[in-house]
Amino acid sequence: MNNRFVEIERGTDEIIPRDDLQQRLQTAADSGKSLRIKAGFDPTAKDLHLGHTLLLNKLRAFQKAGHEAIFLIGDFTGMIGDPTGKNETRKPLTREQVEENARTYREQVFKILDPARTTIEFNSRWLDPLGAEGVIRLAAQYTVARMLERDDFTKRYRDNQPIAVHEFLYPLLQGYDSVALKADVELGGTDQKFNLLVGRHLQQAHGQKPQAIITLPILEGLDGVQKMSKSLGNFIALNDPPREMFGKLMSISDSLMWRYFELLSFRPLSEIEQLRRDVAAGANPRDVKMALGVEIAARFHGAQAGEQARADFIAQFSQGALPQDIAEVQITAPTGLPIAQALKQAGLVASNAEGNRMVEQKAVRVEQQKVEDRSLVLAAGQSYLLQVGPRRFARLKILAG
RNA sequence: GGAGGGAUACUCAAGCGGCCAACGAGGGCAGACUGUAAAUCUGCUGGUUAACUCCUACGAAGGUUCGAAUCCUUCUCCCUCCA
Repeated sequence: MNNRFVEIERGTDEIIPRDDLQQRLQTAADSGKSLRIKAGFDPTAKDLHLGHTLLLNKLRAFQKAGHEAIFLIGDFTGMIGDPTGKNETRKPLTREQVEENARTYREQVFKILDPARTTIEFNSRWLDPLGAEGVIRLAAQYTVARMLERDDFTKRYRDNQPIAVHEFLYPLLQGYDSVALKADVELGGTDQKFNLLVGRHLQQAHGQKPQAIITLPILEGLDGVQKMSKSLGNFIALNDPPREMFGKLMSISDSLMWRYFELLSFRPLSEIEQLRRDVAAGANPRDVKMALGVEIAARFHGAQAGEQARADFIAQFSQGALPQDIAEVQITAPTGLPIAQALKQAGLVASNAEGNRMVEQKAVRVEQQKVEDRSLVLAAGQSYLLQVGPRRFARLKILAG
């Protein structure tokens, strides 16, 4: 039991109230009844990424202890747009977008969760029937002053940023989810703390025992500064191919690497400490980073793919080999193509102007030879290996007719 | 409802009749150096054209002018104060 709590506590930011959770786990173990662990996800993007896995891994830890995970897709609240952590109102999603995204979530969560102990829920199931009357009743259970206590509301109010009234509804509806699900525990990022607490309040107001809440750190994206998110483009998706996962991990900074070890790795903490000592003693951080890359790539694609990703990476970037998966593009151009247009046709640059810029910056290679002259014309009837910068490759076949 | 302030490229932010495809910073991309790290230095960061050129862009629509991001009118949105 104690061990189990240690496992649940690892990597968490806060557990509120801690005693209560321990108590519940104990009671559950004694009685053989499982707890209902809720974590909500906004279907704002198509793909789940490593940032989501902190929550998923924690759900998994509860499952291992015999509890029931509720993977809640906020299809209703997604249409409101959660303002948490944003400095501006988020655009609401259409129902079609929400459904599309929810579908891909469903496909991806079981890379981590145990299907036998998972319930997937959509909050439109109880929020749709709630109706205006129900919403008003709900809104009566919370005050404006307390609502304004939420960090981002406080801040935006102070900075004269707009706060739309409907944004107040978000925490209420999310809290109501806990009521509808009779959640025992809710997990969320640290930026969700306020919303999670509202859930406790509302459960109490509805005569339920308030859920325990667990907040988990927010994973920084590849830039090491901002929260990992699809819209910022600083993410590693669960769907990314192993080579891409590995490459992205190799591009993070050394300091971020330790953060990732801490939050993403399943290695024992003692082992991570040892790696730190090794690096402090002169080991190349790059090699440690590779170990992380292998671990993560292997987690989602299998051990072999993880090792292969490392081998490919070394071949390509340490030994200058070409990548294996160069895209091939065919185009018909009887008179041949100026280099900039060729790059554009091959999908390596967004416009001819950018292609020319790349040539000027000596970033372009044809058949591995650096292009010095933007007036270069690629003749028809041949196939060319094109490269822009260190990682953009394509093979372009120019047909004469 | 009244009074005032504001809206500029991915973001912040200058510009206030021509020298503006628009200073500067951040971000991004590329080059050098490296370990696809950090730091540093350099360049680029609307589109079209082989090029000259042309086109689109300063919240929206009109107008004044040889000429507007800059002036005028109307509209939309945001903020502040008063009610």
